Amino acid sequence: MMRRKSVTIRDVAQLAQVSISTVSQVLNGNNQYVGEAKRDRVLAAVQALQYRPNAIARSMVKRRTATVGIMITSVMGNLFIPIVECIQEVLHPLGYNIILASTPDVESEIQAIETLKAQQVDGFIFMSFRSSRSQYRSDHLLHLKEEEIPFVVINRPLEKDYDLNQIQFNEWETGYLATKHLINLGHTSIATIGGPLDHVPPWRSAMERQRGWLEALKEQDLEVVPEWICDGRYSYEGGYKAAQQLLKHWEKEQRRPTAIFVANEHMALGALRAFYYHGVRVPHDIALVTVGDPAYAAHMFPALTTFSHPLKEAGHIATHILLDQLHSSDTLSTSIQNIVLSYQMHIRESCGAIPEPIEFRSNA
Amino acid sequence: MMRRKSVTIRDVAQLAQVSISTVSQVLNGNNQYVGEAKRDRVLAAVQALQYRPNAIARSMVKRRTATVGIMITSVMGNLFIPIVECIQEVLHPLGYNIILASTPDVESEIQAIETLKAQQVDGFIFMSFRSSRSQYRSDHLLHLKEEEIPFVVINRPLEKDYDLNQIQFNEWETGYLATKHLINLGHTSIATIGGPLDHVPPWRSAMERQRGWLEALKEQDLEVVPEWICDGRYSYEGGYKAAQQLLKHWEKEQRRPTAIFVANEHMALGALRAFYYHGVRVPHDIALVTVGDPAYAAHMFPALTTFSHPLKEAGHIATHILLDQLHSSDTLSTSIQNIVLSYQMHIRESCGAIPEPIEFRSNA
DNA sequence: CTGTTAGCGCATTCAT
DNA sequence: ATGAATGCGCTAACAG
Repeated sequence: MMRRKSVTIRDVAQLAQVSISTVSQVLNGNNQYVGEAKRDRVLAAVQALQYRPNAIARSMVKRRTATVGIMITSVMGNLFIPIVECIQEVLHPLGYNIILASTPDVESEIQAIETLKAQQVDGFIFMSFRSSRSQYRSDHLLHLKEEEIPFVVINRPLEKDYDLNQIQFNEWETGYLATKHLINLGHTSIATIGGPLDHVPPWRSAMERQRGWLEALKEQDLEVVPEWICDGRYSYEGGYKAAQQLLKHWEKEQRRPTAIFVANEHMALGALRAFYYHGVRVPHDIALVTVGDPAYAAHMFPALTTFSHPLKEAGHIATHILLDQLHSSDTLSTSIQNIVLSYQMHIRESCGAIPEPIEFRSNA
Repeated sequence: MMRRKSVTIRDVAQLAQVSISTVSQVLNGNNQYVGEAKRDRVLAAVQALQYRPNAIARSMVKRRTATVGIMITSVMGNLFIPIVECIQEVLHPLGYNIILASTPDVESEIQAIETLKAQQVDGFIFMSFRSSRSQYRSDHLLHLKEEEIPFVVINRPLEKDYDLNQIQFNEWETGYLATKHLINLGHTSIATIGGPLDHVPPWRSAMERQRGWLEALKEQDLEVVPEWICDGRYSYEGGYKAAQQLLKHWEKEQRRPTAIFVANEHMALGALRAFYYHGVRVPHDIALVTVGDPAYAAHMFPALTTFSHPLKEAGHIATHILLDQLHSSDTLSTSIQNIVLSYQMHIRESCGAIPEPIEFRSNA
């Protein structure tokens, strides 16, 4: 693969009639010891030759690449996009680059880490989300820590409470606040469709969101009806089936829930479909709050009342934690951070707080 | 930033009691000239020291980095994710890495190109989608071509018909086939909500999709009612307003469309809301087909009949075109490819072809 | 078959 | 203030 012979620092030096070290000085801002005249000559030569220093060569001698590796899994769905954009937003002005690695399983993650270490990346941000049994191990992360390679982990279930820089979302709180919101709207019979509680390894968000729901109910001495706790497997189909079961149950009994907390947006879509085809209107017959706030949540009818992930915050904070480590002379001196971020509520139609359909201003 | 002193090829050589070049030979598969015994010693030493060759150093001498830069804009929405995953799928087994750059505007794109060129990336894939007036220039792409740096462009509107490797989607065809599908279902009065036709620079997909709609109608000598051509600005709000106008119009006149082609999914959501609140049922009162197939399209009610972007194909083809260039000794010898891919239809409820609500198998 | 050597492009002493 | 020399870790050409 012939590539244009790139212009090097030597070419610049020659054209400017100075030595290469002078050119280097000028380019790296160590202007202090370089005379006006020569500096101008250098700058002119750089301009004339369209010279761009070879980052590879620079990296080799400086022993840093100013790039960070970002590891993601497709399981993260579209959640990672805003995070990556935030990371880029912070890192780019500082001259850092981003290498993205999509790592569907732990093996490929380990692989990717090795590759990026060989590429001499300065640090990592992990947004790789593992759920399957065999892929739960995280010792390679511990290994990274031993090697004193800076990294931050976002929303990742870990085997134990490793002492790592990590950012989590407050799953308990979102369940609690969502339910609380329904209670404040006057509901006393509140069901839930949750994620898989029997998952191995334990699916933290599923458990915590449900626990939040439960505690909100108990706090108000509201009845907890076992049949109103459904497992929707975190999936669209699961949510549909769970809602069907709920409907079947309340056809037999007289009493029925007037509100429901659905632990993610996929299940919410499934539940909505089940309700719709059974003639159960949302929010009129049953109010609904869910977690996860894709763009379409606001565009459906009813528009979904949701809790959105604090993605931007996560991105910013992760990046800054990483930068702290990158800039400190030794990794160990910077203290380990374990940050928990709150979800943000978006009140829309499905919870019944906004009774009238939202019209656009131009039609109001 | 003190980093663990990495183990070098020299350490391996010393431990294995051979010269560094022997180690290099072994590691690069040029085993042919190395004796069994020494090779084993080398391998053992590599293992013992957990040696990983420094990719940076290797890149410097080989003058290739085995990484490609991928440029995206957030405007691409979530479309780019499957594409990137496909690219990774192809490239990773070949030892290539991916550097991702999110470039919101042309300036940052040019900037990113410079940076990645300095990083010595071997090639580029552009999925950066420009629409605003000032950001339409593409001479920096021509510049890349002059420099003989391999790159491929996916779904990008260009000023002129530059002779570049590019992959496009068949916008005309999707409009034509969508309308044809409605015609085949017996509809003769078909409206459309399109994207902005007055956009500067011209928004190709908006124009082409509408042209496809028009040609399908004309082909069957169906009436083209001016009031049934609405501009939905490609947005949710725009789709909502466009549908409202349509509704207003047919309240005055007797005749009304029985089907509608909506040029993207955002407008489709807006239109659905408008229809819903006016008591117009989809597909019973009006059949709807749209372009763009996010996961929720299949989960709504009615589930949307859509045309999905051939994202995986685009990713694979782009990557292979790039690889061809990367592997050929000179870029010029490989012929320029201009590929147009078809959208794929997904027949669901909104077009009325599936009259009954889709139930899940377990309930059938 | 194996070891020695010369760079890759740059930053950085260390002399001058 | 400036330039010559050294080396980052590795590959490849060449000499043995």
